[in-house]
Amino acid sequence: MTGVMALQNTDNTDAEPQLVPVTLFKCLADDTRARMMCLITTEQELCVCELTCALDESQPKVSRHLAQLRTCGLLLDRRVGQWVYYRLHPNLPAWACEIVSIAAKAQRQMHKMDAGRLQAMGDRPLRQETCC
Amino acid sequence: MTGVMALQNTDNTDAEPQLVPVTLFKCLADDTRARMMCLITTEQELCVCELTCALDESQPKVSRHLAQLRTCGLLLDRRVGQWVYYRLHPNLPAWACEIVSIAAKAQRQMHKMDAGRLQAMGDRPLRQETCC
DNA sequence: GCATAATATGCGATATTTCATATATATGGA
DNA sequence: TCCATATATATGAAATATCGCATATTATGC
Repeated sequence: MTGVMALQNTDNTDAEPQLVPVTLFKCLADDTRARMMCLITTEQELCVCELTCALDESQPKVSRHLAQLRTCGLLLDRRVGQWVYYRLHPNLPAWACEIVSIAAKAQRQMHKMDAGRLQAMGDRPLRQETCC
Repeated sequence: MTGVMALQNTDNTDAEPQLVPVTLFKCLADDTRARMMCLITTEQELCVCELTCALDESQPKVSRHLAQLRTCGLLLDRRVGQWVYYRLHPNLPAWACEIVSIAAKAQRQMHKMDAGRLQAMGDRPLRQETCC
C-alpha cells in the first residue's frame, strides 16, 4: 500500500471519501505540509513553483506533499497554462476549516521566513482573476 | 531513537519544550490517541483502566499512547493509589485547546461506542473530589 | 517538430511509527 | 512476608512515511 493511500480513509465506494479528523491531522503532522497549508491559507492560492521557492525545498518534494494534501481532500488544484495552482478545498467541513485556520495562525510567526522568500520571489506567475 | 522522543521537538534545554502545532497534530494523527483525547476532553479525567475498557483495546497499547500524549505535554497524570488519572494539561496553549476541543466535538458522534462502554463499565474507581 | 519550463511519478535507501510480547514496578490484602 | 492485581516500560519486528534522484508528462513558444 502506498504512502498516500494510507493517509486516507479506505472505503470501496466511488464517492469521495469524507474527511475524518485523524486524516486531517495526519496531513498536518508533517512540517513541509504544515508550512504549505499555512502559506496557502494566507495567500488563498499558490502554484508549485511559488511554494518551492517559499519553502526552499526541492520541487519533487513539494509536489509530492501537495499531491497528498489533494488526495486527502484538503486542497483543490487547477491548471492554468503550465502552472498548477493549489487552494483550500471549498468543500472542507467547517470543523476542518476552523482547525486549519487556527493552525495557520499559530504557525505564522514561526514560518515568517517562508512568507519572506515568497514576497522576495521574482517572476511570480500572474493570477488571472476569476471574476468576468 | 525511540518513537516517543521523535514526536517531540528536540532541544537541549532543561525547560519543558514548548508545544508546536506539528507535535500536536502528530499526537492527534492516530486513531487510538484521538479517541482517548476525545473521551478525556468529555470526562475531564480518566484512569488507564477506564480508557482500556472504553476503547476496548489492550492495556499496554493504551498505556503507551497515553505516555506519548503525556511526554508531548498534552496530558498530565496524577497517581491515586494504584490508579493513574490522566487529564488535559492545564498549561496547554490556547490554540491547542481550541483544536483539541474542535476535534473532540467532530469525533464525538463517531466514537459513541467508546462513551457507551465507559458508561457501562462496572467497578469504576471513585474519584476523590479535589475540593476540600 | 523541437526546445524549454513547470509539474508529477517510480524507485531504492533510510528514518519513523506502531504494535505485540515480555518484563518491571507498585499497591493492597492474606 | 508472599501473592494477586493493576499499571508502566523496554524491545524488536512489521508497517508506514520520507527523501533524493532520475525520469516522465504536460503545456508553451518558435
